[in-house]
Amino acid sequence: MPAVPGPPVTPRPGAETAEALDGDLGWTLGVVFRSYVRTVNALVDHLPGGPRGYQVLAAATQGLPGGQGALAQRLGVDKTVMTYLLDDLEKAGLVERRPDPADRRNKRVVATERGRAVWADAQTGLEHAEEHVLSPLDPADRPVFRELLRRLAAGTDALDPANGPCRIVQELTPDDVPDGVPDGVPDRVPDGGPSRPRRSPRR
Amino acid sequence: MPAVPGPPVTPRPGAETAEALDGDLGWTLGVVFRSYVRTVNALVDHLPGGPRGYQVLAAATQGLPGGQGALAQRLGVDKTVMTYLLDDLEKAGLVERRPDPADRRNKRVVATERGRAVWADAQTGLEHAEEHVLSPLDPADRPVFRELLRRLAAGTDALDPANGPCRIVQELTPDDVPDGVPDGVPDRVPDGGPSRPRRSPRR
DNA sequence: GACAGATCGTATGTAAAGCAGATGAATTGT
DNA sequence: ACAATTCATCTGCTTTACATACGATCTGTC
Repeated sequence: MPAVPGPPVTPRPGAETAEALDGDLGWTLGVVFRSYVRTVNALVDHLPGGPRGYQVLAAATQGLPGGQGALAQRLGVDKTVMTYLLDDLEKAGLVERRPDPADRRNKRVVATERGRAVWADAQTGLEHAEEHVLSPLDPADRPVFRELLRRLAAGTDALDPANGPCRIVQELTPDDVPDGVPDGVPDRVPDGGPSRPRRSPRR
Repeated sequence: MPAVPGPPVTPRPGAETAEALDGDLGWTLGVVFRSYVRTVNALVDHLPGGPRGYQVLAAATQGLPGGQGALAQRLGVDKTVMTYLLDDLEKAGLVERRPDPADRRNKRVVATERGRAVWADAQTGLEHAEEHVLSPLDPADRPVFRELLRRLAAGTDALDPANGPCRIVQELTPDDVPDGVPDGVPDRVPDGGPSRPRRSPRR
């Protein structure tokens, strides 16, 4: 599981111990990201599936086309995961599985009235969460940061997935190491978000 | 891992994906962070334990005081995890467990000669990785981004752990939530040091 | 000195989460 | 009508981590 990249060995910045880890970028990036993730998790923890439940709910509310398989692919979760994710959401009365009249193999995922309301509340909370994360920054700097981050994300998106890590790995990896490097780059990062207990004993 | 915060779904059916992601802080943050994580993972994937193995190796190289229990707490991993983490590192000949003469319960973790060499290589790679992540940015903007991120991380650290999420959750969480809802806040690592993404135990 | 209690590292059992493959229902093509 | 494909689901297995219990060791008190 992709864990956190680089917590510094020295939790206290004041210590003179060599900050031998990743200078600052990895650590600070991790701190900010985890802070945001924690906040988001807390905000959507009340709905089944946690953050991913929220994503599914959002998709259902907006009435995206396609069945739950397409939804799973879009969200980057396994189709089997989507199954019990929807089980829980349906059990909670937030979404419904409706067979697609056009193709009865497909099951369209639609949000219930209550599901839409719950989503709207969560959505509001998440908007506040963004500002909450940026709050330590001077108000004038926040748009600057947002813009830089946006540019970074855009550039990264184009740079990374194809050959970025592979090349840098080939370039830098020592070859006196045990086994080879499985340079599998997942099109989507498997996410370790909270999810529901598996498999209800049916039948 | 930490769940993906920002939904990849387009907020409006009319809008296209690119636009949707623009203003989404959580999404862009996630993209950049995951990009970095992927790169780091690829760089340290060859050594046992992956990123955490690297962290342990770094700690061992620097000769931190304390036994492996203290090390585990500092790194935010469970002590039982640290056991087989060290097993693998020791099996690979990168570290050694030496009983502390002062307290023979303790086992000090020291890096072997080869462990130090491997760590140095990985360290070099990680430094390059940072620049690699920042590469989409104009060279002049990179220090700016670093500084903003640093300030953000510092402020977040002070803002978050105590009452940040709690307050915002209490403030924003709707109480018309589905079922009996323990809107618990994911607990932090008691240490106060940089925390790792802890999974809140799902009822 | 000897005992009780605490602490360190380890071993074991278990639970969660995900993935690959098989299954059943339904569609499409020939 | 038949085969091949697709969709959602179910089953089995693997990985990972936590909680607990255990032996070995240190520290305090008498």
